[in-house]
Amino acid sequence: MLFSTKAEYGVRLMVELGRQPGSQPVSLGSVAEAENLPLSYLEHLVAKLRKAGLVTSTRGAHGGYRLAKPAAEIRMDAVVEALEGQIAPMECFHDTPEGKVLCSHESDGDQACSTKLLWMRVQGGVTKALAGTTLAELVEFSTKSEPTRAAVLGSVA
Amino acid sequence: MLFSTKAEYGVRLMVELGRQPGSQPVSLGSVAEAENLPLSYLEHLVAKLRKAGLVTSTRGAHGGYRLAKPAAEIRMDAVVEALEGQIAPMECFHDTPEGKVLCSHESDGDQACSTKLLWMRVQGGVTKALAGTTLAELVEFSTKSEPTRAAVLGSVA
DNA sequence: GGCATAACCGACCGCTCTAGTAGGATTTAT
DNA sequence: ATAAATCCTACTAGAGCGGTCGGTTATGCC
Repeated sequence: MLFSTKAEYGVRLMVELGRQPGSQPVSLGSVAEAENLPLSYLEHLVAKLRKAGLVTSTRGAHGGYRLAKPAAEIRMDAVVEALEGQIAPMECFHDTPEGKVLCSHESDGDQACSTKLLWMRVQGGVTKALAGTTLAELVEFSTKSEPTRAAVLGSVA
Repeated sequence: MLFSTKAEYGVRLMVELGRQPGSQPVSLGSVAEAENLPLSYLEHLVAKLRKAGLVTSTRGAHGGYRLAKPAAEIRMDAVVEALEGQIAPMECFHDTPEGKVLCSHESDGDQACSTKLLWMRVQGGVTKALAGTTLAELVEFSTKSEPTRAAVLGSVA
């Protein structure tokens, strides 16, 4: 499995928030019930989303969570990365602050790492798919009962 | 991490086999030494590659492993899948024998799974990257000391 | 035949991460 | 005051990862 249920649950949570029309907060309890997920586990996940600035919270009675931005401005790479941590295909991959990709095997001897080409392509494919999908798309997709094949292939082709 | 070191080690092993010019088998011991990897762990990995029909073995003295096919005909999706198991972005994804993708959440109620669109795109990106890369490319890439940026983006763009 | 070499096989083991559970503290509308 | 909700920390069972180890079988070479 590429991702764990943390991403699955967290994305469902985000979609649920995106579905709400008004600007009043939604309690985690109602999300948990709607999606049939354990409330106490969702608490951990929503904490990550909040720290990443993707949702805002209001405490106390009638409190809950809201999207921090319009759903159309939330890219799914940010959501998944908040939940799962940095998305790299392999342990030896590290993003440097300057935006370059480092492979830790390259330091021992200066010859190119034989696997780097492959993992670069994989990472490219994944980030392209995630960054090219917005929360708004998922919200709209989930409300239709019969998704079209064109929609699925949309931002990949 | 999307993949574990099983894929990393296994791919390195395959590249090492692909580098050999003749058709005489290479012992695992020499591969382990060349790549600085634990021999006994490589045994487990090469067993998976053999069961997947990607390498052939000859036992006894002067025995070892060879690629079962020319490197240009070995696609990396087969290699990674042999090592890591079926490549699905999420637990609830299952490939049916007919080639369709099932999401186990879709059975409870007939409404579309809110996350399916996203994971479909991710899986598409990954399989495209893996299936679009051959072992021969990695072999050639690893022998050059200075890989070009064009080569990296080659089959993804 | 005997020996070295190497593939093969299964059991085991410490570690980290996952998927939760539990219990409490704090904030706020009514 | 009370109920509803977020927030926070600690804990746990289980699974998978990254090996290690010991032993068995097959084969070339002298």
